[in-house]
Amino acid sequence: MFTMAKTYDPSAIEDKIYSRWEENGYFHAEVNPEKKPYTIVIPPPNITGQLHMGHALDNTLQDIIIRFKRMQGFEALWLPGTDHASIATEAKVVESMREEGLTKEMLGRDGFLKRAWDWREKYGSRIVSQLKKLGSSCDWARERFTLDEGCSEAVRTVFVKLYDEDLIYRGNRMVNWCPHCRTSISDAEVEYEEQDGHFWHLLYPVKETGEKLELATTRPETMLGDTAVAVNPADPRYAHLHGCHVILPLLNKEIPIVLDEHADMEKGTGVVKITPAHDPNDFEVGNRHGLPRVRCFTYDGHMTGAADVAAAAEALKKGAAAEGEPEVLDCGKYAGMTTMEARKEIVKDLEAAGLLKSVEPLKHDVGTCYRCHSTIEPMVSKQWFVRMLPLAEPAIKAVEDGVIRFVPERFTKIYLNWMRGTRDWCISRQLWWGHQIPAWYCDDCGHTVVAKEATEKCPTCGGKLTQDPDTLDTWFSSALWPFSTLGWPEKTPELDYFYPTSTLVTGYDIIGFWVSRMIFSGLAYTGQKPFDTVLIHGIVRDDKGRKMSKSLGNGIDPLEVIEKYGADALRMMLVTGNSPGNDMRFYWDRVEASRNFINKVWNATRFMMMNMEGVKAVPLSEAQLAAEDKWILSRLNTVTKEVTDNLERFELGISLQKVYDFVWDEFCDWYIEMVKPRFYRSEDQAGKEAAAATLRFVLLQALKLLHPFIPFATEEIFCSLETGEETIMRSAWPQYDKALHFPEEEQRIAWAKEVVRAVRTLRVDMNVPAAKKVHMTLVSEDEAVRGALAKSRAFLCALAGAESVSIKADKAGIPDDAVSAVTAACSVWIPLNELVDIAKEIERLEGEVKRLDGELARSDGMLKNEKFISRAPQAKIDAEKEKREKYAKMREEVLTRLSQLR
RNA sequence: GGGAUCAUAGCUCAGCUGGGAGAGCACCUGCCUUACAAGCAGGGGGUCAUAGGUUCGAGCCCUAUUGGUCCCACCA
Repeated sequence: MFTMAKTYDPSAIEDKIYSRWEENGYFHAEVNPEKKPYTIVIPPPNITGQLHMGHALDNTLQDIIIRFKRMQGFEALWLPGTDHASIATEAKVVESMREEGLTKEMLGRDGFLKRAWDWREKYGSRIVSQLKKLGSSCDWARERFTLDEGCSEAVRTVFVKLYDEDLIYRGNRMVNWCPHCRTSISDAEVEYEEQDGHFWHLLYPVKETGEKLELATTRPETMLGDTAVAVNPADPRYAHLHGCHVILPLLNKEIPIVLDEHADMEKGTGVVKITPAHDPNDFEVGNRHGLPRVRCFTYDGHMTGAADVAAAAEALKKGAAAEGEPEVLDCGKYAGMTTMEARKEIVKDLEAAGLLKSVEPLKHDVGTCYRCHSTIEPMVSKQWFVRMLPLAEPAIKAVEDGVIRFVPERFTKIYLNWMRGTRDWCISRQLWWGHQIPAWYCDDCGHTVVAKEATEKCPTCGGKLTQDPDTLDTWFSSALWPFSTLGWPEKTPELDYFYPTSTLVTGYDIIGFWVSRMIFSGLAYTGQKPFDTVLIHGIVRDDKGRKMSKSLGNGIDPLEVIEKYGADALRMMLVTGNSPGNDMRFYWDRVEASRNFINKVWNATRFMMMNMEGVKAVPLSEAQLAAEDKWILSRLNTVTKEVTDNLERFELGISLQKVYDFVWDEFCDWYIEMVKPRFYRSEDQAGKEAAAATLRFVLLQALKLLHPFIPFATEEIFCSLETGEETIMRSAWPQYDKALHFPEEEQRIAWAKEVVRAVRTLRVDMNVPAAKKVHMTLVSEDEAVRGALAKSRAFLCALAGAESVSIKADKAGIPDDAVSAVTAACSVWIPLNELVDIAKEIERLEGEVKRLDGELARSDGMLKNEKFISRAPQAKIDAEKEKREKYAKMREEVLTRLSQLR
């Protein structure tokens, strides 16, 4: 007995289907020389993360592509995993410890790491289970983690290799320091935000002449670290001061006036204070002039004091390389203040000394930490760097030469700009959660050993070696992800077969962080590109176009959407109307529309199942196909080709749109309606068999075309159709088939459709009740047209609401007062007296007159009101007059029509 | 300062190599027609930002302008 619910209910089905897929190993890919590989590596979500709309979009796109390729017969691997996310995770763990009153220092490194791993055990799988909810067909048997043994091995291998090739170095250089996270971060991790600030104009007395040099700064607290002021050598205003000195206020310290191009004559007074330890430009100036570096900030955002001076001296004694190490200042009365407190005090003291000329408000961009948004403090600090120039070159060339392709193409330029402008990459982080840097320093002689495994003693002096406490930037390991996950540096069969990967899918926001680093890493370490194509997508915004964010509280939880409408509806919403690289907005309306479509497919299936009962199943090839059967098959054939082409070009939105239109418009609204008379009002068994066979074939093919987009519903339906195959996701992708190309039938049905549309419009125009049957006559001189229409008679009647259709070569015998419509193929005639139930129409029109009389009365009431005329805005008055005219005219027309009918 | 991108129906957006202006939602009218009211049928609504140019032909290509968004760099 046939049973199918009236509406599709995803909640009851999705989890069950997913489990079955997973248990049957349908997601699994193996090295298989019989097939061509197709590989996608997942952008590993952070273990701290919860599934958000960005993930949902990113992973839906990947899943669509990998399911498509799998059905096309590729050995399709979607390799999943997670990222240890050094800063983010460490912050979370520290936070959870604080609730227990614990700090990192109290637990020590090992204790802390144990807690971090515990945390990962507890939460790391959360995001994975959420990805499963979405339907992601990842090969979970191959799931990886950036901190697992294999990835760590890859990291150490790369580090040592780069060090040996002098592409990694350690040195005292200017870095971006986050005082909150207490670590250095890379240039890419700095986000600039416009903030309100001030320009303080300070006066520095010149020692030799006694005059006061005016200069401006946005950060007066850095003045304690000034070791020079600079003027432009070509600046005539200061020519007389060449070789002179200024007395640094508050410290009464003599510092030189240096000549440097960095001082811009056009800006301000043309005089710049130079703080080599706390400003990137000044750092460069300091290098050019051999200026001392004086550090006056601590690493946690306070002013340095005696204790810091002592600590620095202690560190130096230990033998660590001192080259470029800044000298530490005892800031005296300012020591221990936060930099902000010190700013206030210093400004106050300068003012008291008469050395503050003026203060002006200023909007300027301030660098902030991309994780915690604290203001970045540029600091000279000893860190590890990757030398980018030699690595960037091949990475630029690979994209320029089209070896790696961006979709859409415009991101090529974004990438190249980033790559060409990139500076050396600061990779060391003052964190514990991550890959500890494989470098050891001799406690006695300071010798550095870089190696994959620890050694006991200093090879130079035999002293004790201590490993660098720092860890590597999270992105250092992510950069290796496309090959570390396949076993590199081992020469595994997987690496050989699945690498280079095929397509990388990610958002434009991490091109610099991640994509570019994978490209240069892949080229440098494996000698091959990491992937062929980079498919870039935008971000999902809220319905007002704002970014979804925690602080705004405007985020939509994908899991909530899945719960309410199903994963398929969410996925579909995320691809419809979206084109690569563009942002999109989230609308519940669109989720609902998607859900409705899925339900439509469900009900088309119900229709078929109901009508196939008792009808002999015959193969399509043996069925006696009617013109409409061939038409829909031919249309399906074309759509199959188009949809496939669009998918190949990553035009997922267009692709889905085409199947959507085909299924809803052509298959459901036309074909199913055309076929109903055969099932309901005919005893023609062969005709029913042909209709059933066509329905089944078209539906199955359409399900396959839809499967990458809405995997759950299509699987559920597919499995209920008893195809002999156990899953749609491993079935073969539909192919264009020349034998199913029927241009003649496409033309014939196009004629018939046009006739139906013309009659329907006519009926509505003439107010014919839907239930009223008419007699219609079709006139065409063309015998072929008449023949075609005659064959379509049954469904023409059904769809046009006709009792009979006569088909003639000329209009002889058609009453003069018949109404007609003209289509491309023929003219359509319907006797006027049949169109209208006159009594009913008169009744309706009388009602219409009454309504219009009411409107006119209302309008007149306003227009005859003197106060309205004199006080209301003219536009309002005009609008009302216009309305009145319109109603009056409509009333005239209705009255005319009424008199005609009477 | 450099670059990218957008401007198409009331709203949100598609429109793929230049050739008949589209979808969803909203709106109006009529229908509970034996798959589906999460539906069916019909309908209104657009100077494709502006001004030039190329072309037989421009929403699409070129130039300029206006307005919006974003990225990068710099800002003592």
